[in-house]
Amino acid sequence: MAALEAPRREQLLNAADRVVRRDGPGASMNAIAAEAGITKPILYRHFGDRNGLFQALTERHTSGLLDAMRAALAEPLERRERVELVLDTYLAGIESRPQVYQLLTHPEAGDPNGVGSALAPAMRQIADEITRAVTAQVDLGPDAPLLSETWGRAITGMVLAAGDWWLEQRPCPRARMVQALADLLWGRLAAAAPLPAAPLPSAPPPTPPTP
Amino acid sequence: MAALEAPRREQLLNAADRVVRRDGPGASMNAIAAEAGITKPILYRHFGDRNGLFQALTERHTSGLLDAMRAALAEPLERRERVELVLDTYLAGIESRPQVYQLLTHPEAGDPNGVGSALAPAMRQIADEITRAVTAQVDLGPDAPLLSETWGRAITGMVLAAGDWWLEQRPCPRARMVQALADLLWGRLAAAAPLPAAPLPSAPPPTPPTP
DNA sequence: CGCCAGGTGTTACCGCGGGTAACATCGGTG
DNA sequence: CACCGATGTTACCCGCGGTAACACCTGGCG
Repeated sequence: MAALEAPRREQLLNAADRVVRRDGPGASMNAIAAEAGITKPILYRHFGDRNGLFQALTERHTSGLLDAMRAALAEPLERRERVELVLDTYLAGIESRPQVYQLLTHPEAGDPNGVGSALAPAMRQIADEITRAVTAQVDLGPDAPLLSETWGRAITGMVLAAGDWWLEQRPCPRARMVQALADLLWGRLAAAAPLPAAPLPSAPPPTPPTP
Repeated sequence: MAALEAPRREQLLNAADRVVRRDGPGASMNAIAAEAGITKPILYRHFGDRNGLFQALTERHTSGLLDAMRAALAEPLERRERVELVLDTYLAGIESRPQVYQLLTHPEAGDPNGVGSALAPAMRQIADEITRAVTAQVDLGPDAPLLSETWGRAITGMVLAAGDWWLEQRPCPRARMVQALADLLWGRLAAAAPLPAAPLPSAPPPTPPTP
């Protein structure tokens, strides 16, 4: 099966990499072929279809982030510190090469499947890693399997959305973001004091009519 | 602007709605036109382009979900109960019409945007609503603005990813899912007892081969 | 030498989807 | 009547993913 050091393949992947860095995940096969100085059929000979190319391109970058996440999850620290390390590892990753991690987190693709297709493959792998770590490290009683799997997905989605927003807006330094997210996971929302109820309507117009 | 009761427009939106319910967010303009018993140019006259149509279609369904979320966020309950109500409201929404809410949560489309474009518009509105509710109801000290905005995004992404997974796999009844997510937000991950460290490698091969 | 095999490359095409131009039709109003 | 606006059509353009068919150049092997 494949992967038996094909230098040409690497060249083509490099070209694809350049184009994706420039045009984002929506880069066209024509553009990639042109960047490589060739024409489409060669790309299709090497990668089968567009999905195959982007999969190869993705796998190239996934391992780095994934290994870092695994290492952080296995670090022998107090739990809170470990969680902060994991969060910081992810944010540092997307911060270092935004365009590349855009490809990992939002492949866009849009293949025809009945339903679902929620998390990108790379994100699914991260979710699995979190699930595994939670299962191995935390005593959650009889519901452990369901809880850890749910939490793996939930935490991944949480840090994904928060990370996207942070990258776009840069509302604070990274360390602060890590604290904010760790605080959320540590139940600070539950523990904080209530504010006196203000009888203000939260939204000016309720909603235009629905016929 | 707009919305000045254009009955024809409503008819077309109804047809589009039917097609999206059947084919999901990838529905083609041709299919929608056919369902409406007409041809493409009419659609384009009414909605400008595909994006315009789907935006109109989205706004139609957004209000329902958003109103429900607002109502849940404003319910006079103990905080934990309110959070559970909000989670349940969202999950009930996506459960009732998966294809429709697929449209709200994953518009996919693939329009040319420079960078970013993390959360779909409907999700962004939900995030704003959560932010507003947290700001109004919880005392978070001097960092309140940053925390509540971060948490709004984070919680939205969390429930989005978890909801997608739940819809796909149906691993448990809805009430259980609500409990699992509320437990996470309530710091159960932080509070649970540790397990004895098992020196097992968490992943068998660092990176599996490419089939 | 001739010949085949395989990797590299090309041009030209198909089907489909978004989007548009140009023309046809009908109902009402001055 | 002429005019106008909404409704509708056919026929087309373009770009994209994907493919067929053909051309070339190397090398090994009889």
